[in-house]
Amino acid sequence: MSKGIPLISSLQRTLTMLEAVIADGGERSVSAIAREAGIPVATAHRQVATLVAEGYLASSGSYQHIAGPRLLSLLHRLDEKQVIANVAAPILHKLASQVRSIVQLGTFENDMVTYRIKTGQGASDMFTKVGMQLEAYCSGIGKVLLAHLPDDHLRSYLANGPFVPLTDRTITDPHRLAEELKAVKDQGFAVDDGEIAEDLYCIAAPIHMADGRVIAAISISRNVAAMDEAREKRVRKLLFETAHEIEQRVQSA
Amino acid sequence: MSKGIPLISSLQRTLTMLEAVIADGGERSVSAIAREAGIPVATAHRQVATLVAEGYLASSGSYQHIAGPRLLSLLHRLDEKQVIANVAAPILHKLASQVRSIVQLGTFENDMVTYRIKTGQGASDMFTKVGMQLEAYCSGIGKVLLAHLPDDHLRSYLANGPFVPLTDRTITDPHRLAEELKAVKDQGFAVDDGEIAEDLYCIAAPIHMADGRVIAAISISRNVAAMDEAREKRVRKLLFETAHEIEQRVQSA
DNA sequence: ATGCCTTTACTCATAATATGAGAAATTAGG
DNA sequence: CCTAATTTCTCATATTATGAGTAAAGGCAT
Repeated sequence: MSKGIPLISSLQRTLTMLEAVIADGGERSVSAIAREAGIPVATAHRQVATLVAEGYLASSGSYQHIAGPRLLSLLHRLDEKQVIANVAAPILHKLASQVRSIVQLGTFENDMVTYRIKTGQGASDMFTKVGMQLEAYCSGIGKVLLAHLPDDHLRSYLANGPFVPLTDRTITDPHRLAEELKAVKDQGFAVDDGEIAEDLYCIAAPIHMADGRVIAAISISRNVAAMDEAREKRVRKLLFETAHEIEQRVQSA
Repeated sequence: MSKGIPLISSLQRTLTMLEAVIADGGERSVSAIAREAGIPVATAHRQVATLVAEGYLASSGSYQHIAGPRLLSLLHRLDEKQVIANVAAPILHKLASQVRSIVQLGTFENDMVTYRIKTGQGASDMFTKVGMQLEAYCSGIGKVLLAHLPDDHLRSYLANGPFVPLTDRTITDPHRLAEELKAVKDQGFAVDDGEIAEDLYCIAAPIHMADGRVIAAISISRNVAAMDEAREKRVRKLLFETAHEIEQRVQSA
């Protein structure tokens, strides 16, 4: 990122107008929009006409314009988890550069973890990829998500194994796993000390929704060797702060 | 619509790109987007840069782009119910002038009815106001919305009372209310004959979503005195036609 | 660490394309 | 029916986006 790409001013104006129409969920005449956005009427008209033609706006009769079908379908495609990921992305980016580590965000689907964000230096070195689904029992994010599962769901998860060892530290005994998850829930974070890969140390924390559900978690990964106690404490603090920041921004959305 | 306004081609391309990024909730590199949308890379880059600068897109690390905060807040403001209200507004306006009555639209939140539209002559005389939340069991709109609630939700609603009488016609017995709601669901509309206010007669009909849910209802209100059988029949017909019109326009969204 | 390949950033000449002022046509509302 | 407001149209202008090509940066594999 050196100097910056020249931006497209017409597009900026278009977006301003779009927002003006949507603002307070209300309806607006084109001329009113033009006035608000400080744009000549004629121009505003072409912009709106284009947006209408593309289905992003719709005329609701009598000089009024509202959000169009295309915009709505966009809304439906962005499900809750995606929203979290989107909100979290820039924040995690920042965190990654602060801690000079790999930062990830994952969600829980079909008893597996879906990695939705991976950022930070060396992000390509790790075997996980965005969009990848991985077993939950052996990663920090996975353990956090499991720990916050509804009781009956967790029970059936634990009963259904098997828990294949990926390293000799992987927890494969359902009972020990249950204890571990209980601890994770109590202390509010999870540690994966070489359970998924020999030299990988990782701390994970939950993202709490406003209603208490935990459907996403974030983590910071490091080499086992590069992690001492002081560093871990610092990293954990940052992780929590980041989680809170994400929670607040998700809730204010 | 005479000949048509000249559309802005660059904007059309931008929107195509926007959709390409959002498509399948996935992340895409700019060059990939450019390829998909058939746009030169350089141009695509400026477009994306602009969208990122405006917060409509965000980079999620390592050549990936996803929906940005601005887009999310935009979409969030467009919740489903608001959209229905927006679509319905002009249609209800028309209806109100046809029947010379008060026409309202309400949605269901927290076991209460939120009035989102009120239009027609004498609209300011009635005690309901836009944005107001009112008990559901005693109004036409409320009964329609209750009638279409999922079974378990309705059960808990009925169990949780109390149902305070506002007039001597208000239904306060959970069993009678349950029967009434069943009838409402069967016949496809609800009548409030002085249950919320002595002299107020009101007919309400549901707005069906494409997937069968009913999260909004509309109503026509009159003085009890001004309502005879012939008039009611005519009003009911108009109400249904209006509901259908709204449904179609919402679903085309 | 090294090199290869993809992706992104920059430069610049070109003209395509959006622009905006104002007049004409349309529609709403009293 | 008339007035006031909004929308549509025309057209000359140059602003503004464009895109090819090149340079830089970043990922990825060996």
